[in-house]
Amino acid sequence: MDLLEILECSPPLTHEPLDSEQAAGVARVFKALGDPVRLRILSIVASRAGGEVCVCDITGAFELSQPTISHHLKVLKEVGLLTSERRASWVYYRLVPETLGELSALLTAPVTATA
Amino acid sequence: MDLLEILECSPPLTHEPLDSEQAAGVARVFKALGDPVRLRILSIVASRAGGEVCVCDITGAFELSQPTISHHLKVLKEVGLLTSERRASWVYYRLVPETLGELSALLTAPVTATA
DNA sequence: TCCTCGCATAGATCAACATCGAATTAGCCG
DNA sequence: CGGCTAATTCGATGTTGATCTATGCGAGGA
Repeated sequence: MDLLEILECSPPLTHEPLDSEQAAGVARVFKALGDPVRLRILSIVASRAGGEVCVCDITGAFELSQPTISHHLKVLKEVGLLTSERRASWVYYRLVPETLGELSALLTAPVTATA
Repeated sequence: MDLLEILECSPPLTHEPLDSEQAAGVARVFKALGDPVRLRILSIVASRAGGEVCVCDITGAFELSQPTISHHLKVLKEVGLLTSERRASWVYYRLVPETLGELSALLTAPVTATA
């Protein structure tokens, strides 16, 4: 199942109610974002100038075991927020900006108050 | 703790990495969105023309027990996505657009692809 | 006053999840 | 080939969470 397609087909929350299928798909992505470690991992990758981050760089930023980081990366990858590519011995992770953009559009509020 | 303040202080994910405290706060909100039922509830409230929805209207839209719906409403309220007000025998829920807007800004992608 | 209705809370249960250590795969180099 | 490093997968464990039934509470009506 392609979650990005579901995101693209889901209207902003303020526009009309989501149907069950849309809600299930969107919820999977938000659930992936609903963990502090994954949020930090995502922000590390997303804010990286070159766009790529090696797993070893991420592991060094947390006091968690390497398998745990690997697990979180897998979750982020499964919902289409990250992609990975192996080059030599290292695996590099990269942001999928389309997915992030779709999520942002989904949450667009009628009144953009920054109060 | 005011989650809205944390959201306001958190830069877009693509701008710089979140610190632990920011990530913890933001994750709480996304975790609330990481459930299909809560997403549908939120979209029902958010897309309502008048802006207000009675609990009984929401309960009728799901095949879940009334306490379960009440639980989900509480979660959405605790993270600042909804507010409630009692009038007579009924409780009305209303969207907090600021929170939604902050979340949307947080996810703003560098390339806004609608592909 | 008592009953009824709308909603929230309490307690229990079963599934999902975050985390770890151990084992496994993948690729480099001597 | 043999050993080394990077990363994922596996199995186990403690915790969190979604859901239910039963109960409590507030407000209006008979």
